[in-house]
Amino acid sequence: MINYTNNLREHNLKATPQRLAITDILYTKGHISVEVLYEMMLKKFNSISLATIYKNINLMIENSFIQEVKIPNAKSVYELTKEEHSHLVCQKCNKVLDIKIDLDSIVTQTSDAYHFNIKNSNLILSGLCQNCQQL
Amino acid sequence: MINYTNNLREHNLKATPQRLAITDILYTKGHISVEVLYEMMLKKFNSISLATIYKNINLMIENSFIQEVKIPNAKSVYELTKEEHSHLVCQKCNKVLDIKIDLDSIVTQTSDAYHFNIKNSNLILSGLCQNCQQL
DNA sequence: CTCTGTGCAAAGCGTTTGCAAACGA
DNA sequence: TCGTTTGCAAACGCTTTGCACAGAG
Repeated sequence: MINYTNNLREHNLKATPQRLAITDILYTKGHISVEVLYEMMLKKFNSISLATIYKNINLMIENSFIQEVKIPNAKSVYELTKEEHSHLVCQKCNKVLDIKIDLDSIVTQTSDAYHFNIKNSNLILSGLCQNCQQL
Repeated sequence: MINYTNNLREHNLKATPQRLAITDILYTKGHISVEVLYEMMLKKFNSISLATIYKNINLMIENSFIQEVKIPNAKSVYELTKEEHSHLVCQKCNKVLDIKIDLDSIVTQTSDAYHFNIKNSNLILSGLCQNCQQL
């Protein structure tokens, strides 16, 4: 397991074993729900509390270390903060992929048309992945 | 108040006074949270229960009469089902606007590139509306 | 050494459920 | 009339809080 101490400290988060493990899981899995994260953490810390998971998730969000991804008709997942990107979600197996889509012209046109100062764009495409289409 | 009996029945929903009022509020407001809907309903039905609100919202969603809109960093709102569209949200006053954006080429390209059968696209642009920029 | 983080138990809050009475068709 | 809906109260599940102890810096 890579040492993520510096990654945490860059976001003003003390490096505790629990946080290092959460970070490692996020790097490895990419996207994860609270429930699955808790199950995975239990394997490493047999008496970890859900309260610890929630406290850390909330603190990590506040410090912009991670972000919540709200998915239509599904539970939220969390991911490490990275450059802006969109998501491709399989409605059957719930796999989530990061995809790079250029929304600049859409953002510019919409800003102009509605006199909005657009700060964030959030695109989620949902459907069936290659594997789930065949079942 | 317009009579929405037929709109409800087209979605296999019996026209009760409570449902007609919910429908009217949705037509009028466009987008509404559970909380605000309850407050508005209380003005018309002084003993309406939150359980009734939830039961109706859930049934209306099941019957595709309305849809949930999950907004990043904010509460969900509900809207009447209409043709696919995107949303523009003000992060300050929480106003939600429907916008028409052509995502066809993005959907096609992404489908091809990732071998996904994309069924839904969900785009939310967030920022400051004209009014809130000036404050 | 000091301040923060952890685990536990309890509390909180939004949502759902069960039931009897009221109502729509 | 019959099946559905309503309102109420209780239950539920997820999330947060308070506290004493442990641990990071």
